[in-house]
Amino acid sequence: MAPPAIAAALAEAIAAEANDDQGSPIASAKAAAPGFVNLRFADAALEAVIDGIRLAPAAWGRVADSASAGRHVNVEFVSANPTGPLTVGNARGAFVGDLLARVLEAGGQRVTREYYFNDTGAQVKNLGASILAIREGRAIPEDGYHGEYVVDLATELPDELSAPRADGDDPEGERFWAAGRWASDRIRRGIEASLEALGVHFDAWTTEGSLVEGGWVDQAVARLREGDHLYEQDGATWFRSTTFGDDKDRVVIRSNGSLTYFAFDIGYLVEKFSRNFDHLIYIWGADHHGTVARVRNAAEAMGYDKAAVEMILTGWVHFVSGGQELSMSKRAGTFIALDDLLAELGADAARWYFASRGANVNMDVDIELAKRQSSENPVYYVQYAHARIASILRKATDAGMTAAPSVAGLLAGAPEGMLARVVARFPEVVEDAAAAQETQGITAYATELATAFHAFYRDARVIDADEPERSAKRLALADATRISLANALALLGISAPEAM
RNA sequence: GUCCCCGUAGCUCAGUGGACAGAGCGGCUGCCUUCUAAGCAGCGGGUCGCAGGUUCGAAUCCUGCCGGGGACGCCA
Repeated sequence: MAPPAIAAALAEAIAAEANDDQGSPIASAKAAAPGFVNLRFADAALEAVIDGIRLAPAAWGRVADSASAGRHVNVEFVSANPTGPLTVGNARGAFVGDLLARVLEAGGQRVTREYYFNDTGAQVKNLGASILAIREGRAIPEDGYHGEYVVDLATELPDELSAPRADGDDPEGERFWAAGRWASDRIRRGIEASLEALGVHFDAWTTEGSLVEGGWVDQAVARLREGDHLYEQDGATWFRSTTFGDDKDRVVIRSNGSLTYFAFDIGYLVEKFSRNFDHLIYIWGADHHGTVARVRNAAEAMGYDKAAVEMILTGWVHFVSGGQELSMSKRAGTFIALDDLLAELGADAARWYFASRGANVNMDVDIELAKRQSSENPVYYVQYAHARIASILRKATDAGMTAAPSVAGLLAGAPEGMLARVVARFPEVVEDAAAAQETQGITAYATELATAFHAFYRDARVIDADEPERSAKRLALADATRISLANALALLGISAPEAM
């Protein structure tokens, strides 16, 4: 049967059933070329949805019965090394991770937001060496840290950490390590403060040091050895990643006995699973794609469900200023601090910017243009619609009017019916977003809802003393719209102002 | 050389099997004596990188090519 014929048959059957059932939510079903069936909801069904929003505002837009509902997910993101403040380059990871966590929660999942601090890496020692060099008036090593913040750290370094050892000896750069640990601890507190300012809260902070001290790396290595997934070659210990489809095998323990970054990855894997997560998500930069396979392979080799280990790679953000490419090197000190940009842009505008774009696409951001255009950000369009409704509701209250408990009979009119149909779609939008683990649908919907309200505002007067009954119902519809806008913005971590 | 991501309006990006491909910004034209003009209405703007293929139907799936970015270490 050709699509138009199938559509016609379906439409006929649905229409017949709707006619038989008095309480059917479907008012009509019509076939349309080249094979669509257009359903029209009954006004009564739509009215019930709108009334329900105001009865349980907090629940509106939360989906509890999706396929993944109830899952406990660990989302690890940012995890920038504590060797300098967060840069604008870290902004994407921070927002993408936080937005993902929010959308998963809206879909009924439990989320732990986690940050991994590499506090024992060579870069910490390197940072310490740079600080001591400045303190002692020596030149900073070429591959050391050159940013202004390093000078500040050198100034603030406690005397006992800068003093040479009495015996003049410094086994394995112990002084560098001590200064580096002090500095990274201080930087870490700054990073935590920056993230709080973005509205990004973490539930767990894990350090590289704790993975060794807790025996997690040893445990991971033991598990791989038991499964015969390790072998010795050239004095190093290798993981047979190729068994699971990788390009090459990977070193776990170097010939000098030290652990590779990969060793910490697999130790962390065991540690995370020991906390009974159903699913692990890593937000990594696109440059880490090469490490995806080995970590997932190791999970499989250790007996975990490979599908439970998921990496989301964020695309590159290419920053330019006045046509000039900006490099973001912490070591060279040529970065733009995240705090500085946010102070000018505002967290709401920045959040919207990243929420409305896919995580994996590359983007060009002109810093000067972004600053100049921040007031043109679409986020204000949506916030304005919310503030406008809030203003109307205040004005109604002042005039002694209250919203009706039900919008019954109101939605047959064009301005009301068109707005209500957009409002009613919100849960479906959230469900799609949670399933796709993306937020672009939310921003697109919020914009559409704001547009629908502005059209309603133009065509229908809400506060009208001459028609108190219809006015009360329009207030109810406006309030339901306000709740939808507020919940959509909250889902994105964006404020919903009462006035603008 | 191998692998991954991207290529859609002047710009920044949505849309990943269905109806004439959308939004914001920018450009042009109108609209404030009535609930917020951070708004509304309208105009202009497209070989969906290119070429094949699959399908009743492709921006969307497959193959090849072109262009941009990234990864291929006993670095992190």
